[in-house]
This record gives sequence, structure tokens and C-alpha cells, in this order.
Amino acid sequence: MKKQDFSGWQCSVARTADLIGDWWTPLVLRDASRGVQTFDGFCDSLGISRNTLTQRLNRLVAEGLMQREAYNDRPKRYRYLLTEKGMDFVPVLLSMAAWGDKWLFDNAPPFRLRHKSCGAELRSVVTCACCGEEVVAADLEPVGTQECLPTYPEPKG
Amino acid sequence: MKKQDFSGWQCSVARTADLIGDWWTPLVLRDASRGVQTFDGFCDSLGISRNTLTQRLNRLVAEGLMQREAYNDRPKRYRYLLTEKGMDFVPVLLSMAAWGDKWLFDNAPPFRLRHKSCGAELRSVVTCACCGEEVVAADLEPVGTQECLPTYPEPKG
DNA sequence: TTTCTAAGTTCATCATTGGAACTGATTAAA
DNA sequence: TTTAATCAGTTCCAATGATGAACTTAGAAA
Repeated sequence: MKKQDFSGWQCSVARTADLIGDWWTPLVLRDASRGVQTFDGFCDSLGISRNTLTQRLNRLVAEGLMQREAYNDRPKRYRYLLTEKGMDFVPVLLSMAAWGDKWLFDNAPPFRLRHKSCGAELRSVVTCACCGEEVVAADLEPVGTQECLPTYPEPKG
Repeated sequence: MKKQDFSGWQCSVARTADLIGDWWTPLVLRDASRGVQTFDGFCDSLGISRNTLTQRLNRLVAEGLMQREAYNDRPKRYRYLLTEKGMDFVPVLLSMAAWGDKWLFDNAPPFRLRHKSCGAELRSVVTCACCGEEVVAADLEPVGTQECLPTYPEPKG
């Protein structure tokens, strides 16, 4: 059967999962954020099958996270770049990486980034924009009496 | 062909994607963080097929993000709860939601949370633990001269 | 006795995936 | 002048995986 379509759900997690909820898309975005640009570059870096890569890149371009641009005319050569929307997704990857660093590796995290503006080695934390404190699950509650579930569209008929 | 296994890659994004890189797992975790506990609860809330749900829950339990516990003995009834590892994943969902709120909805975000400790409505931001500033993609560079790619295991032979 | 609920399992079908080979345009090497 | 190499894909196939529907099991309720 065809994969379910989450893009109409009234939930940001669902819509985001619909876009990047497969095993390759987050890695394509990770690579793009580290400077990989060409089709073969992604292939070599990820070991993804070319046909799957085509689909993933097309989707990312269609959804506006990446743009395809010719960098050479004869012969035609293309590269894929993150758009603003795609750049803005990088912090999501950082939060995934921070969780993985903590829970999926016994020893030191495998890849480290420097936060240029402060010079420190980056440790990413999800915080509350208002108070600046780190957000933990137990510290949250729905606003008002929101009907939070189900978020999927009612079947019509 | 079989889905590629990312769990051996030297990359936290890859290992995390291996765990939650499908369309349903993030939504199961989202529901769990909002209080859904029973098998049929997840079914009703998500509209997921029972068979797929079984696989997802088993995986989450096997990986230690959730635990299965009997809440009734005769008849046997079970519930699924987030472990500490699972709770700790909630901020990743929040960063996904924040991105989705911004880029995938024209109007107001569909679901809002209150940050109990400060009382404000939550807006999640990924920040640098050192300086507290919001992290943006352009402000990052690899530490030292890390060989960041490829991160997948070399084929042996 | 029949129905109901919770928590799954089994089944057949259809979609997606990954691997390998192929295309086509151009440049570089022998 | 062949031959090889590079980049950016497309095509084809077999195998795996997802899906909805129906079924199971254990006990409770009508």
C-alpha cells in the first residue's frame, strides 16, 4: 500500500515527519549543511542508491528546502543548495544529533562543531524562547483545553 | 531490497534517523508525550494499522525509548510509557514542531504548549549551551580537521 | 449464549527500495 | 582517433516493507 499522507494533518510534527520521515532525507540535509552539493557527492558520501537519491532531492526541491542550480553550462552540471527554509531545518538536525550523542554513543560524540559566534564547541539545547531554560518533557502542558487528538483528517463519506 | 542499517555509522544523525526515520515513529512518540498509553489509544489517535503499530512499539521498547507495563492482570492489559531516554527525545519533537509551525502552516500553529516553569506559551529554540544564543546554520564549522565524510562503514572484502 | 473490549497476529496485495546496468553530453588521455 | 572518465541522472528487476481487513485470545458484561 501507499505510504500515508500526513501533509493535511493539523499537526506540525506530522507534517514535518511527512517531509523528512524517512531514513535518507535527514542525512541528505546533514550532508548539504556540511557542504556536499553535487549528485555524485551525495552518492559517495551516503552510499544511497542513485534512484532513491533522485527522488529525495526532487522532493526537497519541490518542498522548497533545497534549490537546484547549474554551476557549469557545457557540459551541464548541477548542484543542490539549501534554501532559507532548508537552513532553518539545520537546528532540528542538531537536536537529533545531540540526542544521539547522549544516548547512542558510549564514548565521545563522533562529530563536533564549533559555534563561531562564541568560539565554544557546540552543545545544542532546546530552550524556551521566553525564559531561556532548557525544555524538559515533564514541564509542559497543553494551552487551554485543546482537543489535541486525533489530528488526522476525518474520512469523508 | 532490505532497508539500509544506519546503526553502525559514526554519525549521531544517522543513528537517530535509523531509530525514528519513518513516518510513524515520531508520531507515536508525540502521542506518548501527550498521554496516550494503550495500543488501541495509539490506533485511534493515529489511524495507524495495527500491524505497523506493533512493529513500531516493539522497536521503541527494544531500543529503550518506551517500556511496556501491565496495568491490569485479569484480563491482561498493557500500556506503553516513555522511559527517560524517550522523555529526552521530546525536545527533538519540539524542534521539529517549531520548524513545522514556521514553515508548514500559513496561520497560527495548530497546537500550543505552556512551559509550566515560566508560565509562558512555549516557543522552542535550539541554542548553544555555552552562550545561550540561538544556533543558525551559517554560524557553525567543524572542530579541527575532522574527516566528516563518509560516515558509513567501509564495505569489507 | 452472545456480545464487547484490549491487545495483538496473520494474510494478501501493492508500493518502495536498493543494486546494477544503461544513457548522454562533454572533456581528457593514449 | 579511439578509449576512458566524469557528472547527472534514468531504467529495470527482485526483494522487502507497509497497508487494510479479518482473525485470535482472554476475560467481562448483558
